[in-house]
Amino acid sequence: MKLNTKSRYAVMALADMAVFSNDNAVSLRDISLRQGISLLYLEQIFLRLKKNNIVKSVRGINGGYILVKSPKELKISDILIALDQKVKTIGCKKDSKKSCNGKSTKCITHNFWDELDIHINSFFENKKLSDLLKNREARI
Amino acid sequence: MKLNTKSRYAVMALADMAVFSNDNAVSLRDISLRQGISLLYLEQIFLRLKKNNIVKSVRGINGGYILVKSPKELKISDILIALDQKVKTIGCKKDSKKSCNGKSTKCITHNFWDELDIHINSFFENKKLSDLLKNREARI
DNA sequence: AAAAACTTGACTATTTTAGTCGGGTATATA
DNA sequence: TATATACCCGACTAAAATAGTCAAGTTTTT
Repeated sequence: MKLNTKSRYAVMALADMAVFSNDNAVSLRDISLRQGISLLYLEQIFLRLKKNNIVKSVRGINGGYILVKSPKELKISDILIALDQKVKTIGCKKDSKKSCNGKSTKCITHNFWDELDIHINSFFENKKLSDLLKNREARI
Repeated sequence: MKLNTKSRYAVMALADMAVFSNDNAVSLRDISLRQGISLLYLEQIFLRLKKNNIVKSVRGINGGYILVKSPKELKISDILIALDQKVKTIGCKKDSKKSCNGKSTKCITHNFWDELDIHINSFFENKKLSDLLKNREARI
């Protein structure tokens, strides 16, 4: 049970932006160098972040990306949704007819997975990007 | 971000046992039929559950498996650990020298993933198998 | 003896992941 | 206005993980 690297790198890259942008656009090249993430991979990630309105881009020399919301307002769940489609952890298929493991009725563990889902999602809902920056031992 | 089917089926199968064993061994064949899980796959799953002392087996006719602990005492985390090695969600590699994404220092998001890990694990730690059975709309 | 049920390791098709590649387009600045 | 920098974007791919199956047992009850 783990998050994929796209989501992980996205959070890392946006945290980097929050720290290093001084109201300037931050280039992927700089993020790549600081965080040790492939530039080509970052491009793919930021494409989706842009489409989902998490960042906006500035083209040309001295271009880069800018956070649309302030770190205080940007929920981690927004980031994950942008990359992952959804944060849904598991749970039974929502087919038209069959719901759980091919049965027409809810399976024995159905409610449990729903609870898990809520538990995890509320964590991401309640965390803001700015929360990641607090109390960090300054480095990078 | 999702749980694998082995873990999911394990929880489902053990919940089934908790419901249907009346102090008797429950055969994988019966679980397979009731829960719609492949018998061959269940065998593989129960092998691990047995090795990890979650269930014990009774051979021969009318044989099957028996829960080692009562559902009230069996933590969901025990089940997941038996199948998954660990419930660790993400987090940075714990190499000897490099810790986070190839850097020698903790990465900017390191503490966040640790928190997430604790959040999720505490959910599984605090849930018992018996909790899944409460309030369920009786069916299966 | 025979049937039910557990035991175990090996194997495999499919899907997902974690990227790379190639060929763009826009824009600031020298 | 040339050019370097940086975003844009779809297509591709190697490797790993997943979700199983298969074969060939052994044990125990009736």
